[in-house]
Amino acid sequence: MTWKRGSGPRAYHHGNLKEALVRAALELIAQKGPAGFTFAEAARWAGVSPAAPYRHFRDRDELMSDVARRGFDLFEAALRRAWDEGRPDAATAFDRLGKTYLEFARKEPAYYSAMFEAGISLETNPEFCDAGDRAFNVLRGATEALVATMPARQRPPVMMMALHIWALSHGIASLFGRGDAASRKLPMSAEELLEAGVLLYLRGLGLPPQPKP
Amino acid sequence: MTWKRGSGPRAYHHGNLKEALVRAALELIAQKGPAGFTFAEAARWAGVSPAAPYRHFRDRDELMSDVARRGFDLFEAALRRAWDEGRPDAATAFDRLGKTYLEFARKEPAYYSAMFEAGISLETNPEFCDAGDRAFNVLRGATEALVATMPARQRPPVMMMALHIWALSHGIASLFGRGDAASRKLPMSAEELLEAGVLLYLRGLGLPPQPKP
DNA sequence: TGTACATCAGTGAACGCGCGTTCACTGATGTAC
DNA sequence: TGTACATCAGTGAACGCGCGTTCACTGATGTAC
Repeated sequence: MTWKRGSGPRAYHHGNLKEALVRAALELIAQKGPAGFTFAEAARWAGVSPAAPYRHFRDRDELMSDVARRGFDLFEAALRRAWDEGRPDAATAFDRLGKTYLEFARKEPAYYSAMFEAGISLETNPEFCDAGDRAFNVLRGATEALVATMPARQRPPVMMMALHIWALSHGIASLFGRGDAASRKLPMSAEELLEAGVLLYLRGLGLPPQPKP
Repeated sequence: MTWKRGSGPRAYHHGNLKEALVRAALELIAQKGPAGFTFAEAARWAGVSPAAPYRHFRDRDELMSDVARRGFDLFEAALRRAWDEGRPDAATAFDRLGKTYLEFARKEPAYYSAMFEAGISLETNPEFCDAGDRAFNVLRGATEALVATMPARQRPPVMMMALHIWALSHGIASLFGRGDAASRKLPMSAEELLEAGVLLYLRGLGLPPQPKP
């Protein structure tokens, strides 16, 4: 929390209330799930009166979808960093991408559940929808690069592949990837499970065409 | 709704309030998600006073986890019926299993979200946990039968395989399998996507060892 | 540099609402004899 | 078959609570001159 200036009780103007409300929402979502957060409680967390949030968000839903959109922005950035334009090679970078997917779900469960489990409508929230598409496109682009390493004759449809990888990653993340009491126990780590699954899937597609040195 | 006897205003005793509350909960979950249902509203739906549900459930959470447990029981039965002890052959039955998974998620979204998205703790609800395990065990048994068709040398770990299939199915179901505004659009049906994914995955494992006639 | 004023962000009190929960109660049902 | 009684399931009124939302307001900030 940043006070406008120095110490003591905070100034009349908060200075950064919008960001503080987002952080409060994340904290509350992390504690009680996407349903267990209220506008009033977020205001209390930020140390302002219950009427203050209305200066920044129309209602609870707008705050919620703003959190989810920010989550997708961060997710996209993390995935893009992990992919690193396919360096040093597509297979290595692709594996890193999967690990980063699960890492995000584990380290940012509040963002993750806002993004996927809060039931935010894609139709009425185009910004949220677009942010999600941008994140997916990182995975799609990576898949495209991976497919490009295959002989032209055997290339599978990129979109389908990306959807399979996404669904497997999301399935593992939501069933096993969180540390809470609602996740089932596993005989291996979620990362190992995902890595093995992707490897087998790619092998089914005929990848890698040339084994790495 | 079954009245105790004949028509007219219902008798003082409801006769089947517990079941009526479960149905009301399902209806409300279907309409507004697992968070958007209250004890009071379920009572109103069932046509009884707000105090009546307390005769059957300790609190809202107990009703919720009862719904989720019943969901897993139905899910298990549906999967078992689909598997049909591997008839006529393991591959065919396995494919049917996947379709049934998605069909359940689509036709019973309220049960499905109570089972997987309501955040019910596995530790404090052993009956719910066991019901989930029983459903998973149908998939696990089917995987085992499928693996048994492979030469003994190349058999992959059954548990891992079953977890991969489950995660892929759940991922597809939760990302694309519901008709609501929160699901993303697909260039193909969820069923086709799952079927193709499982086929490629199995091919990566070396299945089918003998192509079907 | 100072002053007047517009704009902005947060206040605090108030409201109606529905929820969860409790309580003593009452009407219906089942059963022992 | 009838009667007395125990048990059970639902009533309805009440409570305190926190939420969402509104309102006229006020204190702080920025800017024109």
